[in-house]
Amino acid sequence: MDEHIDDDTLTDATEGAAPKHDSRREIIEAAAQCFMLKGLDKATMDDIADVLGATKGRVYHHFRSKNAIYFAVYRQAMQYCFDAVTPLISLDTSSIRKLELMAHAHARVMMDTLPYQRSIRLGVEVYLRGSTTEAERAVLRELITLRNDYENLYREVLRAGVAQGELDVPNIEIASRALMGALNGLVDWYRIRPDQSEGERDALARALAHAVVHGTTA
Amino acid sequence: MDEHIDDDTLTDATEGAAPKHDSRREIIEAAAQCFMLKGLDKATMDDIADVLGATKGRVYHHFRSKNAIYFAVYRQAMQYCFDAVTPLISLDTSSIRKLELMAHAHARVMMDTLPYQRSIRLGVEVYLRGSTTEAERAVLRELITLRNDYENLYREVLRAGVAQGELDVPNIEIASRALMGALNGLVDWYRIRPDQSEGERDALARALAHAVVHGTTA
DNA sequence: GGTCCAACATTCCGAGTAGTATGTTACTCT
DNA sequence: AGAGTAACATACTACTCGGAATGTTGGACC
Repeated sequence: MDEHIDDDTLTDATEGAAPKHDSRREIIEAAAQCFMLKGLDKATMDDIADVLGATKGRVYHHFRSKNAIYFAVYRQAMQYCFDAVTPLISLDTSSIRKLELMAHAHARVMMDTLPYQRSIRLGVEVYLRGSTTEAERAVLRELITLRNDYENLYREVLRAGVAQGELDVPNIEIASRALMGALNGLVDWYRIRPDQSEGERDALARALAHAVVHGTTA
Repeated sequence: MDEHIDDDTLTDATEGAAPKHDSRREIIEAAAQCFMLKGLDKATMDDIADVLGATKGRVYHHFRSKNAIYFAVYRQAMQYCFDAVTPLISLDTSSIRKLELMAHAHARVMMDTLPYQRSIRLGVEVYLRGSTTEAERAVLRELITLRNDYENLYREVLRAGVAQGELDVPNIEIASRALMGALNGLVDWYRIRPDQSEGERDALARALAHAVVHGTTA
């Protein structure tokens, strides 16, 4: 009764040299699509398998539960965010500029990895209530921590900006919440249009970044 | 096969003189609680009935489906928003001040009617996919229109502010999206604490309003 | 005081679905 | 070439939950 948490989702096995099989990655991608289109509950395991042209057997071979897949999607979504923003924090520019770049990058990630970001939207704390195992809740706590670490990147920049007199933020906590809310809200109204060019998406990200950083006052 | 859409949710019957029975209202309130706590799908009709200390029989006597309840919750949530913000648009002050007041009022509504606002968060377009009837989709479209009308209140103020030179908003559409996102995001991180006073909540709303209107720049 | 009906409660059912148990195949390793 | 195993497919089960059908009751109204 040791429970033995070997969570594949966490370790991700030996991702050292060979790319091996990206079957897991494909499943995660398909799941993100389904979650976005039908919601976490309405999306069935068969739906995910159908997208892959496979059956549940394949899915359950790589993930032991639907929740595990959701966790993997969540983790991947956060990874995308970190990959895009982390490199910017060490940049040697003003805090304002850095904040703009981070907001812009985040907005781009929201658009570029829309299925993932939409899947993890809400759901986190609402999804899974009591009826889950302790092991699952532990993973959830870790994911929330992950998200918190990410948001802290913005808080740090805000703090630095205030210290340097570049930014005027009466309440860093509130400001960061507002910032993330405005940026993450993108997934609620942004729709992928095949006819939109790379430049248009970038312009959109730039406009949103400007809005969240500079507000509306003249 | 006339389908005959007499949707009680829309007409709300004869709400003229007598307050009549507020059984419907109680059900909506209970449903909002359940939706907030367990999510739209995981919350069962029995859950809603349990909150009321009743059975499904009562619920199905007033609403013909779970979707109908969700629609009612959605409508009520929007009504709360309109009631709080509409009176402000006719105020005779600067656009900046008006925008601050509207943002503040909206933030207050998010906190004061949290179960409703959390319930309608997301879900709108994700919830119900194809598997619904045409009548239901018609209601959904109307609700989305309702939300659009509400957001237009903010767009109008932004437009007026720009025209008067008070505000600097390069892209009204984007700015309004950012604004609503930041304000609505409140329901994702705000938690009701019994020990917090009225003044604290108001201060929080004020801080958030300031953040979304003025941004972070000095 | 009987009728009628709103406002519930009780009971039941069938569809849909997460998860399991068990085949099947193809590939590797020796 | 045979054994072992990863990577699936197939078939099945147990269970939940929305919704319908039906039963019950208390009060209004004549």
